[in-house]
Amino acid sequence: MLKRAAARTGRRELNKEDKLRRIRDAARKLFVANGYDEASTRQIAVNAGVALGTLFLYASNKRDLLFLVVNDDLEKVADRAVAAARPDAALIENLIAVFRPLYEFFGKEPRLSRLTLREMMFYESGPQAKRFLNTRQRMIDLCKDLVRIAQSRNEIKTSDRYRRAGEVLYAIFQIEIRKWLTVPGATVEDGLQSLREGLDIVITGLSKEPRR
Amino acid sequence: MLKRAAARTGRRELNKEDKLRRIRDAARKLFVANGYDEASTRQIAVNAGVALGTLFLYASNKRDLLFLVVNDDLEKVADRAVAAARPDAALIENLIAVFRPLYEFFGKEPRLSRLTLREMMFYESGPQAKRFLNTRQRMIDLCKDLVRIAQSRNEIKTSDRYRRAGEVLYAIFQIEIRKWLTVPGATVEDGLQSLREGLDIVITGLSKEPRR
DNA sequence: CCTACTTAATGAACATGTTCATATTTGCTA
DNA sequence: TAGCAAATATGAACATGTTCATTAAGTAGG
Repeated sequence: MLKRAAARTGRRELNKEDKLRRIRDAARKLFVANGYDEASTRQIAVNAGVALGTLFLYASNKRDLLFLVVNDDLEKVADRAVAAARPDAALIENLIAVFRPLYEFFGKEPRLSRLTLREMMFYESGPQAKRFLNTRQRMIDLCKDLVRIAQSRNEIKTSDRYRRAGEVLYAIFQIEIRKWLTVPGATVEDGLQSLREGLDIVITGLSKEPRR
Repeated sequence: MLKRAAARTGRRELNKEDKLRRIRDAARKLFVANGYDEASTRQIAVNAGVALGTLFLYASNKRDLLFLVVNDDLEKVADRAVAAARPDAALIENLIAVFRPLYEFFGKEPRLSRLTLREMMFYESGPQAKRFLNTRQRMIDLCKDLVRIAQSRNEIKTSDRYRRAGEVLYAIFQIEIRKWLTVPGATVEDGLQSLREGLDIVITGLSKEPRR
């Protein structure tokens, strides 16, 4: 009985929530301070005040521990990205406005960001993977929506390919932000300028005559 | 004296070449048979007939060992890609012909390919990294050349942006092949079809009116 | 409060990547 | 050929991610 209530207020559940919070905080602190490889799971466990084995009850492995930390931030950043879209703005301006929060976020900890971007490349298993993939899909869908909005404003060609167009635009972003993070001193504005050029090519197209 | 000659024919150099070959063969065999994580450096050392520590005289770390194996293949594949370009073919057909060898190569060992693609994302240090980056740059340059050829044939707009256009086309390939490798049963033709759609959007463009 | 049962936590043990002091081999000179 | 110096090879030792048999804590019924 009272299983529902116990699931939220029982001592067991409270302890679990508290431990998860402590683990996440300790992991974030050490990942940011020392980088991913240099932050050992033992250090994280000590800082969180739990035993080593306990970490792996809350994250299936170290990579999952990284996404336990990053997912929270990433979801907030995606919220800001969605909020940055303006129905009346030009497609290219909307795209830049939407991607800007992501550049700002990943620019804060370039070393950790590089690792995160690498690990998320083929990240499919583990409890945190689902959350991450959801967030990414939200961003791709946002791109598709921006294309559709521009279509409905008659700014760009109407076709049933807005889905793929959104994916293509997001692909440019993925490659551009990786390129940006490998150049040491590059600012957010540098990155966005380069992104703009890439997106612009997709919007303008290469061929001389539009096909439709 | 005779340093030059010794560098190719001396017993020392011959032994080194032989060991490198044995290490590379053993690593390839075990990576393909067991996958990257499951192939231990100890196994590789035993199969190559060298001591564990010797491995790390020939590769600075396990990742470098992977690229020691992959770089050879990748350079051959890049050769085939360059050879596949036809000056008289349409841009899109040239791109597909050029990327086809890469799809065939990565499709052979999907599990290992996924790992390779992940590791190469931010791969900058280590002796093998330079070789790999050269090969990638060759592919990007090839894309730029294809764009320039199409420009000179008056197929597409002339502008000084062919450099960036080549990068954008290659970006589509990078994302598409990753997507392809995450779908279990997808054939090479499936992948190339999806790639064609993506590239086609870049060539056609989204906007209604060409800017120039 | 006690007892039986379920769930969570622990850390020693294991496997693996990497390093480094030591030993071995090779090339050269006398 | 003997001896020396430089290059190369070795594997025990270390650090770290992960597992799992054992211990502790929490929950519910009597």
